[in-house]
Amino acid sequence: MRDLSRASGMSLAGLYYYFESKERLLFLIQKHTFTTIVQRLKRRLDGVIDPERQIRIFILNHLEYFLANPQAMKVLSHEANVLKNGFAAEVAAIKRQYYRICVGLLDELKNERGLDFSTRIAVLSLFGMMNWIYTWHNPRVDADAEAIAQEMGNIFLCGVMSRGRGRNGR
Amino acid sequence: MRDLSRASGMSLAGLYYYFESKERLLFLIQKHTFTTIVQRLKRRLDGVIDPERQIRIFILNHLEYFLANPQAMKVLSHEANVLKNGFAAEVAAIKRQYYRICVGLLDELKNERGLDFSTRIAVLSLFGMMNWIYTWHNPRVDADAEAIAQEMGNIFLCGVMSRGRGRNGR
DNA sequence: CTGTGTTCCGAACGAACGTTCGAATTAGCT
DNA sequence: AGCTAATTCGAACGTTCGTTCGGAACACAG
Repeated sequence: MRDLSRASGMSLAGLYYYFESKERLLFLIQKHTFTTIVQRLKRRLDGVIDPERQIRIFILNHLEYFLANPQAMKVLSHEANVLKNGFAAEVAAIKRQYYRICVGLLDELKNERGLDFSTRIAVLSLFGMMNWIYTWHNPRVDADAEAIAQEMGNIFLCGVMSRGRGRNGR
Repeated sequence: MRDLSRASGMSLAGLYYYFESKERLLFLIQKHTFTTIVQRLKRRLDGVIDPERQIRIFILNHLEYFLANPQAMKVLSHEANVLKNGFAAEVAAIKRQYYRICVGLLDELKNERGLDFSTRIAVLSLFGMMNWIYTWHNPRVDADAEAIAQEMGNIFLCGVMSRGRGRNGR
């Protein structure tokens, strides 16, 4: 809170005039962030029908937000499960919604192309690939969100689409 | 430190008889963990020549350790970059060695099969998939390390091996 | 037993933390 | 101008944290 006070130019006590507690402030930040990501995703998915394209949009949307707000995402990843009771439940609901969207897209892809893999593990692997980026991305060395989304999309989608029903690569 | 004191049954002051500071204790834990993982990996890779099999061993080795020590890996992931100066450098060196091994395996695979993708992004994506597991794995719901390594290995390897030089899935 | 070195701990220190309170300042209205 | 409500802050509160210190308790040599 003292850091926020210094960075915002408002006194420590002043912060408490606007936010009743540190926990509620973190809650508001988390809620705003995840709501924004889901909103943008829905807008971008609107009208797209090909599941593969939809998943590529999902990845791009996710990475663009992460790389546009790196410090924020670092905090959110770091402070993911410290909220208690009501706060935790409300944020978990939004995250769950986001997770379900991704599961839906992958299930569509599975049905459309007769693929065979664990949706749960595929989705959580994808989240891992994307979320881990906050630990390594260096804007002076690494490509931008679009290029990385392309590359990760290639690895993930080709990986998942090689898993047809019946004999497969191992 | 008070939590560790309670959990270990030794007094708070007693802990400081064995560990000069909290930071050095964390350093020892990190060093021990990463050294162990690298050691086991090297032993398991010994004699294996097929790059694909080597990468599958890499994944299995990583996930087995993560799922066998979930709380420890949670702490290590969470507290990854809090060490200062000398401590940070020594741990970073071990991590770098581990990272380089993975890069080496992927480059072998690339050469052997004439593939075309960014090794850096592939490796970091793989680490993301594997490391993120500490946020979601539930032993009462999810499969064991071997099954998950199989599944992640399928996604990652098929994904990476579909990226031959020339035309490709997008 | 005495002496010596190792192992352990109760009690405290100073710093940092989240939070509160009363008062000072400002803004808007009549 | 004067009054009210909204805004801001310095200074402190109680707690928790990492760490230290002096001395117990113990082990074992002579």
